[in-house]
Amino acid sequence: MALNLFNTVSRSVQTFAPLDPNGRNVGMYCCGPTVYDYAHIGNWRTFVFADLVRRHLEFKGFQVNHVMNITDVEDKIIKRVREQKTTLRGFTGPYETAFLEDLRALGCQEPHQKPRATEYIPQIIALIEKLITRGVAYRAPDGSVYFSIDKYRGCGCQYGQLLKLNFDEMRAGERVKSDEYAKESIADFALWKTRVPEDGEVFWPSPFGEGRPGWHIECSAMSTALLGNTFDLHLGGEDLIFPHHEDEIAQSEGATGQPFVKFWLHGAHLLVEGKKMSKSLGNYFTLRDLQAKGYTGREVRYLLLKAHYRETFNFTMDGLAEAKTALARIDECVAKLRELAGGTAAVPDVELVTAFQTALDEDLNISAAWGAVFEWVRKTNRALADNTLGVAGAASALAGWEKINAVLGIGLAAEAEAPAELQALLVERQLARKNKDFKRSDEIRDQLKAQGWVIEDSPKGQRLKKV
RNA sequence: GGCGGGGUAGCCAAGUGGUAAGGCAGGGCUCUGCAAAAGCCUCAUCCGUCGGUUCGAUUCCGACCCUCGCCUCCA
Repeated sequence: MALNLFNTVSRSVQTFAPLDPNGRNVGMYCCGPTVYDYAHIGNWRTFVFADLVRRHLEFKGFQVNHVMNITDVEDKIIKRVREQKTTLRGFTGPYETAFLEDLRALGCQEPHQKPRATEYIPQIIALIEKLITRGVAYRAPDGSVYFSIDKYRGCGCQYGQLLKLNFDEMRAGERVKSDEYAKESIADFALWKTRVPEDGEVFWPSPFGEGRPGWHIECSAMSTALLGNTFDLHLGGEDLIFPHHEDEIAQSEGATGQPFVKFWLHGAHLLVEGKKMSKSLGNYFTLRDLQAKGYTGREVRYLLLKAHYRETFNFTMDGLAEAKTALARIDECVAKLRELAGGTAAVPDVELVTAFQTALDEDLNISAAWGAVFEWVRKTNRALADNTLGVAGAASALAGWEKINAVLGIGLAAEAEAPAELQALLVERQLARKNKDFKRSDEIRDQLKAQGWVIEDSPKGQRLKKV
């Protein structure tokens, strides 16, 4: 079945086909974190989205080479390095580690390659030299190197592939910093920023003097170095469309003369409690904040994966609580299947897998995919209750679930094992009930509840469940 | 001002030129000593408003209202 994806370049849904003539290898680049702080829930939506794209490509049999850059040199980072009187690596290292921990907690597969901007300075310099040679970049009086939109357009290249740009109609000046005086034109952007005293020890020598890379150049340098001049997929948050991705295209195509990226995928932003996230509103959450409130990475992942990636999604604490309940419904069903199937191997039941795949093939229609999952849960529960499934049926259903879970990546909730003393209380309650000592039995029930455990009575016996 | 999204049940959210998936909440039931947990069933005569096209529109077209985002910090 064909995979259709919305390509920002064409503004339409197109059938995805990789550049690889064998139709197997896929190069995928996702703009990664700038490691100056913990990533927030909005950042995570984009990374979870990228993970879904990758997993679904793999599910469809593609061999994906997933590259995610780590931007570890940039204005904010330099400012904090100076303020905290530390070194660049000393500052970025811990945030990078935290980022990777969070990524794992959210069930994201680690990208195959995670290049750091600071480790690609030679490639960045080479790219800038190429742009100067080709006449689309220039050194300004202050020593910095800028990309010239006019020259680029002059050689027949198109600036504004991802969005309609009309520089005359833009509200120039509103957000343009007045200190960017050295550029020839307002739209030009920095490739190399000349060293200034505030940069401290953060600088590299180059043919254009000491300095550091501009904001967009590192992505062009790293993506083409690892995936080639032209590659299949480039993803990121929608805010990166302009100027970041537009500039990446200009730099890359300006240097290589070849098309840069075949498919551009952009994830929409998140609202938190109905508002744009901001620290002053108190709706600015990191994964760690949510974990401190008792939620797990998989619950957050589920919520981030609930809605279609191109729609603005309102992330709320109520929604997170709902996510927990909904996920428990799946877990309950899967746990019952496991119990019935034992270790029996089976061919995956195709019904769920087909419905799921059909949904995701249509520009990652995850809502329809979840619809298929929950219909399957209901159907399975019915069969489980009727005793019509059997061991082979359960094994087959389970195999189907595992297949699609490789794409959803929500795994299974960690089964909490109750401490021995609570287990002992459970046995005591069992005895009390047998003797019709309901007072004692209810006492024990309350006692366990106070400790966060709920007793699940069923015809098969009793079981402790963590609240 | 330019460009681009979106308005579907109490909340969240798919979708289609032929009469509305799914989740949460609510209601009913099963189970139970009573509960809880779990499961099953149920829950939109209707898809922002007004027109138009059509045998038929929530879905296509037009106008309008509301809302959100981007326009060089930003996932």
